[in-house]
Amino acid sequence: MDLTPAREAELLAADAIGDVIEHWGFRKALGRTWTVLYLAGEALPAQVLTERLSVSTGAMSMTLTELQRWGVVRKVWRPGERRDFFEAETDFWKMISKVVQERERFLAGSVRERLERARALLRQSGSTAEVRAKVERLGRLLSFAAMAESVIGGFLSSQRADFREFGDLL
Amino acid sequence: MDLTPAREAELLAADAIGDVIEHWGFRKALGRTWTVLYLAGEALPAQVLTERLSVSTGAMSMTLTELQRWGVVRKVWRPGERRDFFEAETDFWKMISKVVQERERFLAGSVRERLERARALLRQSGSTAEVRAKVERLGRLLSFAAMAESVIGGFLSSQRADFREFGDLL
DNA sequence: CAGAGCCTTCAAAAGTTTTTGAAACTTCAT
DNA sequence: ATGAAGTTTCAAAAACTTTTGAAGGCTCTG
Repeated sequence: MDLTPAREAELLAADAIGDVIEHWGFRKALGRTWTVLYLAGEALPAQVLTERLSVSTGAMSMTLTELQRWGVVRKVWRPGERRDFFEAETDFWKMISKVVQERERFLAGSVRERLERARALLRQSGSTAEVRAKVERLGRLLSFAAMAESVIGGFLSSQRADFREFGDLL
Repeated sequence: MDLTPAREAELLAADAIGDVIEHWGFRKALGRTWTVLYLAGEALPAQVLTERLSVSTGAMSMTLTELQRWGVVRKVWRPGERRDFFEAETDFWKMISKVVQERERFLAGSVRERLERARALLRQSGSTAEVRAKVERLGRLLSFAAMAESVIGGFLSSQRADFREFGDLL
């Protein structure tokens, strides 16, 4: 398979964004696929994507489903076309906030819940100075988790994250 | 292996923080180990950690080396003790900024470099309307990467991240 | 309503990351 | 110097994740 410089450039960019996306805990394939769609500037059928990125139809189907689940790619209907076309969301802020909302929030909540459970358990286990000190440290971790949740909430509504409000914790 | 409630609580908390840390792209083991040290409130020898977390000495050695590389755990010398003791960094802000500094900055830079390379390649590939539109979209991606680098820099110096300055991009 | 085209699913294969455990190494005490 | 205790290294194993490709399903067209 031999590439034109334009396709090579596309793959280079797609792979760079793939790394960013992987770094945020998603599969590389998601970032690569979104990037090809974004650079195309128009909706493309799945087949073109499988060719340009050299992946199987199965993998592309899963990747597109997941991208839609995250709201960063849309399926568009083209009159007279049998197959589905896909286009990239181009609003960066929309993408960031969607992901942060669904994912970071869930994580923060689940972590808080578990830390709280741990603290309750620990409290029941006794009340020596040693245990009390541990409960206190767990409390700091919990405050930190609560802060994270609150910063995320504020970030989503104001596009601004301010850690200084919690200076005593940090 | 049967656990006291206090140990159980410790593992529950350690595992929750392990998930957070994994979410940030490190191994779970790093978060779990840091947490046990943090909750202990004092320096512990590697052996105790291998017992409490049930991992091999080899894995613990690597984990502790990495935690030290990230500056979130310190080796402390105890007079009269042959073995090394390890203690957790407890300053959350120090930890966050160290990680952001070393890691996010590197990623942002490397991504920018690759996107720039892609843009140069694309430019050389012709100058049709289609190519020019693609170069323009790649430019937006690049501006976004530049913004990310700048927000990270600002965040590190002021503990505050403001996305609104770049409202036109977002 | 049969066939073509497209999409999805999923079990197995490939690839990647993490952990183990044993050997080599270092350090200290005698 | 020797041996005991502790630590590091690293190849192999285990665990986990991602991709493939073939089978089955759906939907449009003639």
